[in-house]
Formats: sequence, structure tokens, C-alpha cells
Amino acid sequence: MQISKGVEWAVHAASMMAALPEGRGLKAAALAHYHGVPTAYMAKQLQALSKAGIVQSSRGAHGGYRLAKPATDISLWDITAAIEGHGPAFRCTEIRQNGPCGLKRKDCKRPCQIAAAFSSAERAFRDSLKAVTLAHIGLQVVRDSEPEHLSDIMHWLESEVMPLSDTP
Amino acid sequence: MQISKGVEWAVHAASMMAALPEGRGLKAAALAHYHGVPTAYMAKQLQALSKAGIVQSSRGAHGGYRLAKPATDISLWDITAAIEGHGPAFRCTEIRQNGPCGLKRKDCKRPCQIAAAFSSAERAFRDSLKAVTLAHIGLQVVRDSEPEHLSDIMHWLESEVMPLSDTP
DNA sequence: GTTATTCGGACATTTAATATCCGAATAATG
DNA sequence: CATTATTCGGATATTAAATGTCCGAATAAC
Repeated sequence: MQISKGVEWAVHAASMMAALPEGRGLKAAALAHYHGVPTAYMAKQLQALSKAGIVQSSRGAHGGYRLAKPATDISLWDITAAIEGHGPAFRCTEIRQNGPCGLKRKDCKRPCQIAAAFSSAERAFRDSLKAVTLAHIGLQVVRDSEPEHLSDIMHWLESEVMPLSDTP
Repeated sequence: MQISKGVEWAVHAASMMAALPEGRGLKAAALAHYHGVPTAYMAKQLQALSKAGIVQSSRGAHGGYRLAKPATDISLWDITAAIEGHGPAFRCTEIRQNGPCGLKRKDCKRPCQIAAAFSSAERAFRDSLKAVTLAHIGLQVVRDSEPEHLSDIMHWLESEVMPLSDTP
């Protein structure tokens, strides 16, 4: 039951993009360099976010990534699902149908109690992540950071941020 | 974010053991055969449950496994943790300390907001599973099963159940 | 039209999950 | 008490998935 490293990277990258002015973006290499992680692998996560409609990509010179919708509309679950997939963590293989006392398929319309319990637990997990948006994360970071650190970030952004064409 | 198959098998096996009379057990091969899964791999899960103190094992002739404590004291989280480990699913690698604007270690005493959000979600997941015990599962199974199916199980148990010595 | 730049998917590598086997330990038996 | 059959326990292969890397397709600037 491990959440892949890519989720951590994708959330950090998305949080960074949430801090950009409207219509501006960052290229994959910049996001990777900022977080000190391999460029190509970070690019892979951004690709997944793009497929999920969380970020918009622009190719070619002065290309890059930016959020596809407001930070208030992007939850941590959205990002997690984009990277890890939407499927359940607990996969019931219906072993109650196996063996000498196996049930017939027709008697298994309802999910087994064990699968139901895990399904309920995963719902609690999802709901908790759905309640946290990139806007929340950004606000908390601003509140908890030293002013000089925020200043460092601003300066770095000014040197790396890219203007993106409006119609990708 | 996948939960291993072993968790499913372990929960089913433990639920079966919860149905046994006091002081009786089942050998690994019987539990595996009942559920239609490979014996050696089922044995591995039972081993993990034994290490975690959830089941007691007895070796040698007429050996086998039985619950180490009342079914009301064994939650689905206990079993999940025994198989998957107690560590968090989201592992914060502190990438906020990396890159050109990386924070100093001394400024990272508190966990980052992202890690905190995932930690909270996982707590919700755990609490949900902790609320479900083997006793609950057993009760629900009895309620939802056809009488003839319960009869089949009883007959199978009579042919496979083993008396275990009281002091392992 | 040409070129520089960037994303996108296909391709290796490493790690973890899955499955299996053989030795250590124990209880029944003579 | 020694022997033997039987069972669990840890060490060992195999397979799938996560991790990491590369080159071609597409786009914008010139």
C-alpha cells in the first residue's frame, strides 16, 4: 500500500503552478530543477496531469505547463487519481467463489462484507483528500513561510516563468 | 496505491478461524484449499499474522493456526498492517529542501502541508478499518448467507478442523 | 521555410509483489 | 526414549510494477 513518488512531485509542481499569474506557465525542466528531481521523470507526471485535464500544455519554444482550471477546483485527490489511477486500492478477487464451499456467481450480486469495509475506508480517504485544494495548500505555505523564503521563490519565478499563448 | 492480494487472503483466513470453537485451529494447507489459493503463498501471509501476534501457530503433527485473541479485538486494520506494514502510504521525501530555493533542515521541523494532508487522509482510512472487527464480519456473513451454504461450511470444518494443544 | 525548443510516448532499469521450495521444530507413535 | 510423519518458518526464484531515461512529433519564433 504505497503511494508512488510521482504523486508527491505532481502535487508540489501543481502547487507551484498555482502561484503563477494568470496565463503564465513553467516548462517541465524548470519544475524539475526547482524541486531537485530528474527532469524526464517529472515530465512523465506532468504528462499524466495533462491527460487528466488538470494542466494545459503548450509545445514548442516558450512552451510549458499551467493549470487548466482555478486552484480552488483542483483537489489533492484529483492529482492522486491522475497519477495512480481511479481504481480501488483493495481489489476483491471474489475468492468466496473458490474452493469446496465456493458460492455460485448468482449468489454474489452484493459485494462481500470484507470488500465493502475496504471500500468504505477508501471512500473516507478520498473524501479527506477531496477537501484539500491547491488553494488551501498555497495559502498555508504563504502563512507558514519566512518572508525571505517567499522572496527567494519570487525571484526564481521571475527568471523562469514563461508567458504562454492563450490558445494551445 | 495498491493493497496486496495477501491482505484479502489473510482477512478471509482470519474470518474463517474466527468461526472455530475455542482451542481449535486449521492448518495452512486447509485454509489455502478452502479459498482456492496457492498453499505456500497463503502460508506466508499466515506467517505475517503470527509475527504480528494476531494468530498463534502450533507446529508438528496436528499443528495449525488459530486466533491469538478474541475476534472482537482483531480489526481489519490490524490485519492490513500486519501484511502491508505500519508505515505511511505517502512517504514525504522532503523535496522542499531541494533545489535553488530549498529550505534549511532546521526550518523543516513541522511536516509540510502536503504531507500533513495525506497523513490526515490516511488516518481517516485507518480509523474506518479499525472500526470493523472479525466479529462484525462473521456476524454479517451469517446473516447474509443461505442456510445451506452455512451447512456446507460446517461440514467442511468438521472434516478439516484440528484440535491444537493449549500451550504452543 | 527553417530552426530551435518543448512536449509526448516508447524504451531500459530497478524495486517490490508474487509464488515456490527446502530445512527446523514439534507432536504422535512404537 | 528414539523414530517418524507432519507442520510451520525463513530463504530462494519468478513475475509485475514502479522508477528512470531516451528519441521522435509537434509547435512557435524567426
